[in-house]
Amino acid sequence: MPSRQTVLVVDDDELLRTLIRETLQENFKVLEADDGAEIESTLKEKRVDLVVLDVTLPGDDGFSVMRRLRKQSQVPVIMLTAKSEVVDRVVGLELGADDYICKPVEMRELLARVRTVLRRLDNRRPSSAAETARHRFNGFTLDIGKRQLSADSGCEIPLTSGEFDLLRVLAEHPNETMNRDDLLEATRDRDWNPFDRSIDVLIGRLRKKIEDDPKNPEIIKTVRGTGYIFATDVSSS
Amino acid sequence: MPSRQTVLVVDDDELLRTLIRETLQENFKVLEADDGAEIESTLKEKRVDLVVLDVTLPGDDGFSVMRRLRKQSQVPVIMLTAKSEVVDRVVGLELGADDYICKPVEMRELLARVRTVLRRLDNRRPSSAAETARHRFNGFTLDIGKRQLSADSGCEIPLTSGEFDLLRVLAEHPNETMNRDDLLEATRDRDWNPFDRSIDVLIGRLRKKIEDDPKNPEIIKTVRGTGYIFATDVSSS
DNA sequence: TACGCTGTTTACATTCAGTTACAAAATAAA
DNA sequence: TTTATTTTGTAACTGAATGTAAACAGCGTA
Repeated sequence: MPSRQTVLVVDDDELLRTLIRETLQENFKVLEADDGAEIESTLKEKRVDLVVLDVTLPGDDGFSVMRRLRKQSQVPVIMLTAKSEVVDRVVGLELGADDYICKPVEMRELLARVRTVLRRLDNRRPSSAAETARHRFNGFTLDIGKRQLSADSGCEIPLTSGEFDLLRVLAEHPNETMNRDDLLEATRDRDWNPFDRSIDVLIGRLRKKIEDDPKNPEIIKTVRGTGYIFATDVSSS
Repeated sequence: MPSRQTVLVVDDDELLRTLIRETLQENFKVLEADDGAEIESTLKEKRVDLVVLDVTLPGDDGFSVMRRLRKQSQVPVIMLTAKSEVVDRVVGLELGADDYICKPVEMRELLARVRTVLRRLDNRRPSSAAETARHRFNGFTLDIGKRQLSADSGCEIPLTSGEFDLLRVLAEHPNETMNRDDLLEATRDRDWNPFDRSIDVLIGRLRKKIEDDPKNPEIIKTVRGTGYIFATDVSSS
């Protein structure tokens, strides 16, 4: 069986959140957030297949949360709305919501809709040669699909194509010494010879971008006589 | 002359409906319905080439009618909407409407649009392929059937034929590195050789149209030595 | 301390992608 | 048809990413 799909529930009402979690967790992995701010960080850290978003959030309302969300991700969203007003529905759909449910929420209905939306999306993706993994380490997230590295602060660290490929191999083999041969093989698909220094130079360039003090690297350490090691824990999703 | 095409007018406002009928019946066969419920039965009984749908229906609104309609049929729809809001337009188009007109309706305009939509569809029919997919990403919607790209703001971004084909291939393979060979194969149906720069130029042209900062692309990224990658999430329908 | 070994850094060369301008081809208009 | 307009391909140039070579630094050992 493939690992379960993950649903992120965003609601400030803890009672409702709990209710939803209990409904969904039989079939899905459930994550929770109690405001909009938490969403973005969660999306960066974990693989999320669906978001259930209450638009009646305190502070900035659900619609603006929705809008920000859509800028960074196309993750499907089901909105919970208090009013059954057409307006809300229209705005919601305009912003890219996939479905909406009016309060009071019938748990059975919620479950049904979650399933429907996810099923609809499954059908659309038969061609999954796509990479979706994400690796987190030392305050960074490396997104394989988007080929981008971002700091937890949210800002993106531009990587060249070669830097990305190298960092990817390292992050996929944490705490494991990699020799130059392996690294070159994995990134450039060619063999290494003792005069080839390109890996070393690339390592240097990477360190400049991700190490606090590139001269005393904490993340990419040298294994003298052998190669390099990604000396940090990585959580992949 | 072939038998005339049939237009179904759905509106609860009898006066407006009559006006529309009189405008259209010179050129088309006109059927009428005064609420959403009647639509489905009519569609089952008669051949309908086009539906003119007023979204300001009583009871359940035009959008939900639209949605139900799309579940059972791909018949083209022109929506009549009270507000000229972008919101409505976007939702309408998202739900699969082919065009929309704001009230008050100019009969001459209505006739023109009916003709346009029907002509557009006629042209498409002989080419058989009923492509109706739509891909959403980063605030854009790429409509495969209409071969057009629009921003969420509602405005359309004109694409040349080659640009569209390329963007389509990319959007159909998000988060997957595509080499020039594949891209050229898919867009121009010919093989690539190392001196062929046409894909690169085309990529540049596309970036200018869809990237915020074409020099630091976020959507179409370069994979040096290999090709390009559509580095963003796509939701397809 | 001097020497050898290995990794780091810098500078520079090379390769590859981005850009532009223009030619060729295709399409639309007259 | 001819003519205009748009789209596409090509070649030349620019700049960025990468490879290469050489100087340099750290470390262990004789």
